[in-house]
Amino acid sequence: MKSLHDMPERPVPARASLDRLFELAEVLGAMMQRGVAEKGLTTARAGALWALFHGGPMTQRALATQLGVTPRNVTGLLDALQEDGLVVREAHPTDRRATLVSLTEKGGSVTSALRDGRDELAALLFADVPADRLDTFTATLAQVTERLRTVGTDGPK
Amino acid sequence: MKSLHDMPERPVPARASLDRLFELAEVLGAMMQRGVAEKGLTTARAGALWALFHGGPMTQRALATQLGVTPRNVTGLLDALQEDGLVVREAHPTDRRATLVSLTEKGGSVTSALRDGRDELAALLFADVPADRLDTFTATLAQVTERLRTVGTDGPK
DNA sequence: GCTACATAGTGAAGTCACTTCACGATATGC
DNA sequence: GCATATCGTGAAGTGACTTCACTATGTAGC
Repeated sequence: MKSLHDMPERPVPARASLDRLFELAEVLGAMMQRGVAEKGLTTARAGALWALFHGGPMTQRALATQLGVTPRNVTGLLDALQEDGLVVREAHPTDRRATLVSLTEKGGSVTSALRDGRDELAALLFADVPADRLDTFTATLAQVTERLRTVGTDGPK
Repeated sequence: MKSLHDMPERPVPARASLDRLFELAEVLGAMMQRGVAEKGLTTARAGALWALFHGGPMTQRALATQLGVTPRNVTGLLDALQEDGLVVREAHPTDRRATLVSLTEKGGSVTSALRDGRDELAALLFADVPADRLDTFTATLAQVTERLRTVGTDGPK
């Protein structure tokens, strides 16, 4: 006996597209991880930096909400980031329970570098995709993402 | 003082595309994890099942290579899968060091269900994308992935 | 002003995916 | 045969998560 799926898979037109999407997501993820590791970061920690970079100083709770993780987890992420001098915890001016987290100067420049890396990558990646085709591509991407989100709350798989 | 990046970001045309790509990758990843969790699996374990489904019975070493992880890690993944009765380890017929891993019947049907879920998702996701546009989309996806792979070995970020 | 309750952050403990290193059992080249 | 490479696994460790319990503080309501 051979493998368990001897019958050829019935062709589903969109399957190839989804598979390519997964493939790209995987390669992209690996690449991002590598890039971030070169700066001594992990993707989770970089995500926290990124959120602070774009959202400005905020409470740990806010950060947790924004990252979609538990407050407890944010504590750990920040411990590491603080250890590396990328982030500071200060007293919240009005709420003495809360902590205000900000990027240090070093944290800001590391995150800027991350952003520049992203832009470089983007430019490089789409360099030989003609502009009109890129527009269509991006639009489709957005459409599919939107679709996924609406379906996501009760869909299959 | 406000945040550390008061100057507006210089527009890089491809940036929006990359960002959307990341966004989709994230949502897609979350959705896949959810779907796989519904069947009592994790993405790593599902990946192992998937590899066995498509590659047929193989050695743990081979599986490790295919998954791109350490042999030691495969041991752990298989321990869990075996515990759930999805996989069996048998003696290798000619090499007594090696173990031959195969899907059980249960493992096969779970993986089939995974595949069906994928197809459903694909169909659903691209339902309202016209065929010609989908073709272009998929081609661009492939092109970018290829690009990423060649660049990946020495690129920035 | 006090009591009741919600909220902010963290310790403790646990899960899962990974890794490296060391080791025993086997295969293989010469 | 013997050196050497390979197969799988124990031990130990890291990182990202989670839940649960607890302290300190804010916010009503009366």
